Amino acid sequence: MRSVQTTRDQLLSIAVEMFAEKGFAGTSLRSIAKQAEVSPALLVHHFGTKDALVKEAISKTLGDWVADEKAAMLDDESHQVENWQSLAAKGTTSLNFFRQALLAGGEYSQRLFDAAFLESEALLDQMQAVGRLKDISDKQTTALMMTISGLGSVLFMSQIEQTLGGPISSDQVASRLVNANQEMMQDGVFLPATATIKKTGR
Amino acid sequence: MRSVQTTRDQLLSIAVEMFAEKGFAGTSLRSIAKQAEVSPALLVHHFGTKDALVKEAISKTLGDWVADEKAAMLDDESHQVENWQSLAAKGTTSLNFFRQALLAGGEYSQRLFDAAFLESEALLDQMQAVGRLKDISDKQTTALMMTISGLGSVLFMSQIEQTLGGPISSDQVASRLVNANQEMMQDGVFLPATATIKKTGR
DNA sequence: TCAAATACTAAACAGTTGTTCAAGAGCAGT
DNA sequence: ACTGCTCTTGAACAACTGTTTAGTATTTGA
Repeated sequence: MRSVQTTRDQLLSIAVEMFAEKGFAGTSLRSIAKQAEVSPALLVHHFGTKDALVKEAISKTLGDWVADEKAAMLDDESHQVENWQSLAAKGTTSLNFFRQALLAGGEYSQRLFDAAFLESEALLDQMQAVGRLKDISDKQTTALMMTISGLGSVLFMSQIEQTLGGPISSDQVASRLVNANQEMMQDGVFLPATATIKKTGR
Repeated sequence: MRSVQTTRDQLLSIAVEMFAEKGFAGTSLRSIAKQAEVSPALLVHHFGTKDALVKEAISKTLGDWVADEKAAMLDDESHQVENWQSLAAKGTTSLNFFRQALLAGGEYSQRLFDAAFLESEALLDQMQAVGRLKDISDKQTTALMMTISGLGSVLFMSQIEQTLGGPISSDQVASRLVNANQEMMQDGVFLPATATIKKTGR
């Protein structure tokens, strides 16, 4: 274990995994060092500070999500910004890390939320552009609610899996979520209060 | 400050406020004691343990929410179970405390989620009973998504306020949320992919 | 009024945390 | 072979955590 870059990278990978599992505050330098069978001082030597290690873990794992230029990238059509569902495809570690970063509070949580919100707004714009957006009265608030639903699904991942009785990555659970979501987004679920009388709508 | 019950109650109130602000793990016994101008040992004397203090703070603030009989109470019509919006009316401390308890993980977080989910299911049943529920294909998953939206709104309270530019309790912000939510729940926001051709829908 | 119980505190303990420091160990270039 | 460099460690530090202990003050009850 003497090649420079390799050791550093291994330490960073282990840190990412443990952060994803236990969160930033819940993971001590000593526990990372122990897992890596290495002295805690080595972590300080390589990363300087726990905060710096956390930041590096974030930018390694969340990449574009927390970049300052996220907004610009959304406008720039040449950039294909990864949406948050694509994170799930990268495996549970990435998703859990995202979750922990969102829960941690502070600057990065805010950036993640902002990025997700911009994405929701972009989706609405896109749907509108192809004529598939209904005549809604408050696009901004609608985008906000979509953001909350999306991020909430990440935060409550384990509860979803428990309630629906299977891993969120399984076809069965995934299709139930997609179908219910589509139903809600296209048709709505409630009838207006006067629905029993007139059915032609308002 | 020598009447027994009063001191204990004051300590508990201060603890609740600080837990609501900084979370359970983020609030030390010493910081509570300092805020109360009291020795840390007094907290141990009155509550025995930090865990016990946390539990007492939870059952004081969240009451029925974390009771074992929540499910039974929902079935029992005589019990008026408070819904989570009613928590907001009790002030920001209660809402923040709820948020922290939900974020803390562990047993109580699960109970809060379960309680909210049961409430969503009950709401769907109720709407169905009065004939205002559309013909949805997966009631359970729909209830799950409503739960996530509701709890997500609590978790992302500060982001909502920042995005909409005002306190969530203000009429302006509240009505935007209510309207957008109603619009989405009644009409949906997206048109089906074939919408530009046939408008009569399926 | 006296004794027992309770409320309360200062000090310390043992554990954990992030970080520092001095000193080896292994390697590269001269 | 020697010099310097990075990698790596064990030990320690200071700050914090929850908790204990021994002791003092105050209230209660007979």
